Amino acid sequence: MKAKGKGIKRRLVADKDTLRETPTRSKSELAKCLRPKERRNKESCKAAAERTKQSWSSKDRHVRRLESNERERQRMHKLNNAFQALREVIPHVRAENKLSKIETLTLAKNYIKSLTATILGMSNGHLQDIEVSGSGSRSKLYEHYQQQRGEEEHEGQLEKYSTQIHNFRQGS
DNA sequence: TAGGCCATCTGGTCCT
DNA sequence: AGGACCAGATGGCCTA
Repeated sequence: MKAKGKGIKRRLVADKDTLRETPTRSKSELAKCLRPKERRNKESCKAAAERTKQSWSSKDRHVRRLESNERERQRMHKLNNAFQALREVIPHVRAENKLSKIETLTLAKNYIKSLTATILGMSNGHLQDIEVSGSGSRSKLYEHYQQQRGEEEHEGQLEKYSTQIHNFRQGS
């Protein structure tokens, strides 16, 4: 796919002067209003939320928003780190072309499936006879594989994965 | 220039 | 109460 040189861009993080003054209200107040167990009528909830809102100075709201934004950024960074870690364990060829998120997930799924198929193939069908001692249950791997086969019976996983790798080689 | 991908902001909802 | 999670909106960067 594409190599992305996302260097400079990105809106300046929390530009305090330009942060929008959006109408905010107490999240917890609103949440209480909408939860099924809470049988409060909407009007009283609105009023309560409004009171909370008014009790916050605009500076308070601003600070809370900035803190919330920061937490969300950190959360997304952690998510992206996890994506990167996943990219690094999936064999693919064009290392200079970073996989997109959707490509990473799709490739990982097919890679796992192909590995599972390979393991089962190497075991030559013996896995299904393996009993976990004492439990009498069959191999979890085998059970899982059977379950997956039920959903996608005729797909050659290894072939599918190879095709996908090939497509990346082509720079699709 | 259009379309894909992404980071960030935001408000609603859920969870502890 | 407050943090985590989620999805929609927005706008920048890049490639074809």
